[in-house]
Amino acid sequence: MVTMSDVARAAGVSAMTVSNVLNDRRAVAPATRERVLAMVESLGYEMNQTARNLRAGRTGTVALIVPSFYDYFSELADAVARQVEARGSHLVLERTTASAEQEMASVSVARLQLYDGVIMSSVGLDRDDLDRIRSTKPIVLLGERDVPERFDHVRLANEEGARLATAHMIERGSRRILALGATPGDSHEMTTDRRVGWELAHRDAGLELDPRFIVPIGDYSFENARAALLDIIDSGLTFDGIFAATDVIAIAAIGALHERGLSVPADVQVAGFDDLKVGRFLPPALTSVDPAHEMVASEAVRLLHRRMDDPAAVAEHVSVPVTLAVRGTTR
Amino acid sequence: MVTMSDVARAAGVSAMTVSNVLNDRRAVAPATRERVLAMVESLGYEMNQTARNLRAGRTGTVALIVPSFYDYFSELADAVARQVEARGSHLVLERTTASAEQEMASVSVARLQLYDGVIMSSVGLDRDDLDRIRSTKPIVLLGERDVPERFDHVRLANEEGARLATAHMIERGSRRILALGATPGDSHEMTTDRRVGWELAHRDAGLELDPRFIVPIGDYSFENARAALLDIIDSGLTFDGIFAATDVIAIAAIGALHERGLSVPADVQVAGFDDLKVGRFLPPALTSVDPAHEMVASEAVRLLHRRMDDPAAVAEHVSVPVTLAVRGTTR
DNA sequence: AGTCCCACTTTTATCGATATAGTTCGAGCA
DNA sequence: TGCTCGAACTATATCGATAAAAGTGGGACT
Repeated sequence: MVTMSDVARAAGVSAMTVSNVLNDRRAVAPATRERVLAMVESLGYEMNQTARNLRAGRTGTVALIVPSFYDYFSELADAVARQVEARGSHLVLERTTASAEQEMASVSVARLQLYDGVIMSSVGLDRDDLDRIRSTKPIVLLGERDVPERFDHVRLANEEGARLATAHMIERGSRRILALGATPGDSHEMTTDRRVGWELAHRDAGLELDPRFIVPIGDYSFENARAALLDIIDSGLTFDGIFAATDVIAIAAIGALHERGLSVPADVQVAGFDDLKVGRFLPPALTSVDPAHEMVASEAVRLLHRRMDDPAAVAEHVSVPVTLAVRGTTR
Repeated sequence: MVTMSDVARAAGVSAMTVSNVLNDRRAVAPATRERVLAMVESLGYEMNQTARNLRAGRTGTVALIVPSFYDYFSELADAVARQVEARGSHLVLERTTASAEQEMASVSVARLQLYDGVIMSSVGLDRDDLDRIRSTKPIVLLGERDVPERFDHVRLANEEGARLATAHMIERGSRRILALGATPGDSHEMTTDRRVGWELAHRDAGLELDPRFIVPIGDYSFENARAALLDIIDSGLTFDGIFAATDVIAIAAIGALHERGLSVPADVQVAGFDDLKVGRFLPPALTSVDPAHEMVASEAVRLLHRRMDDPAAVAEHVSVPVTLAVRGTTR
């Protein structure tokens, strides 16, 4: 491994001069500069970023930690990357491993030290996991969880989004609307918040709530969503609308409806949540709640920088408004 | 910022002892260990990973560098993450920024020094970009580009995949098959390799080739694919099959066909490439070439470790076989 | 000639953790 | 008593780059 000192020796100067050349600092005589650059080239020198980061006390890198690389998260990551780069840092994406929770809390939290700051999706972590995070690193949490007060936090207006989507289907004539992928109970998860919005829309319209219409789905996967809806259909429960907790669930649901000969939106209206790119190109295009990636990203990055500047700042909790994108799966 | 020396001082031991405690090394008296751990806790000490990495000469991290976080790449990243973790390292995902090519080659290559190894998708980089990479870091290139000999390289059997998909549609009765998203000419890109497979299938079947059936698409986006196909339809060119260079293009194409009242697969059969998860849940499910993520990932990681063990090893170029997943968009 | 200044360059110390080579001390044994 | 041995712990040097401070030598100015 060639070091800066090797280059310096070869060029007959000090390491500091090499450093100055490579960083365009101070005045270096043109002849010296060229000699150094020639040696850099011929020795194939590459600067050790780790050493530089140690000395500088920062890495210029922000990490976004997500439960998976798919769907909602890939679209969000794209927006976050743009925001982070706009502030002159780099973004790297990490996936929370499926490993044991203890490992997550120890190994993973140690790794946070590699970054200037961390934006972490709280989906998939329970409150204990979050409480266990004892880091002085600037951390911003994303997601719908009820998170410890001490963290900066950006969440979506999940209730409102779900209410908008459900109210829209009610207005367009649906009376028996499934909450597919929602969860009963009163924890503060994404899927319960969205269920509450579904309930609100019903109350506002003076409609009855039927608990059988709340259909939880284990892991939000296409597979499970499809299976769950097929079960519902085959059970004989009738419905004329589906509010899906995510677009993945909505897409799987549309597939399942087709398998059973039901048409969208004539027999059943469908609205999703996440406004995935792919949804806009399906026939018919998917009505969905736009989760305002750009604003989530910019708020997250703003909070992160605020905390990087002032580690003692009082934690801020932001809720980002959402809108409904009406398309072809609703009438 | 609390350092190891601070902890050592507080516990009345040397920094080395703290290090030994935290790493479970050598013998440390139980009483001492507890005293140290107590101080770690009460001072809120967190180890500086950068310093540790500098000293250790490695980071335990592998980077996967991709042009975007979407679709094919997110599914691939998932497979690569599993393989990397199976070997005891961590994976981080980076996106090649849309910044000027010069910046890409300088800034980005400097960042490679942060990792023990790098797996980089060559899509979006031209041969000059690749030639400019002068790094002694272990690098494995992914993708269909004709890459410089000196790099380890994993690619897909693009021709064969395209041939399989096209031959399948010919066998099922299509005679006028668009190559949507393919490119004419003879460069070695993903989209030209796939076009060659499309041609091969025609030759094998003794069918004519019509250059008007090759429809390039600028950026492989849903938007452009949809627009391109609508143009074709409206131009009056008739066809009864579409081989799409990617599933994104295939999905956009199906949408465009519906917009024009054409049905799939009755009027037009469609086959894609990438076997995206979402394609399996569309009605009808998308016939697509399975790009063997698991094998691409395991080969890439194998080559990477081989090079990490022996930096002087002769570069290896691997082509991973693909299979066709036949579903509902073909007859 | 003497002094000062300035462009250019080097020396030294440092970031924080850790490998290596000690040092200390007491138990065990002849 | 004297010696060995090993467990427990420490001092020092080092990873590679860089900030800060200190030099060097020549030209300009009086």
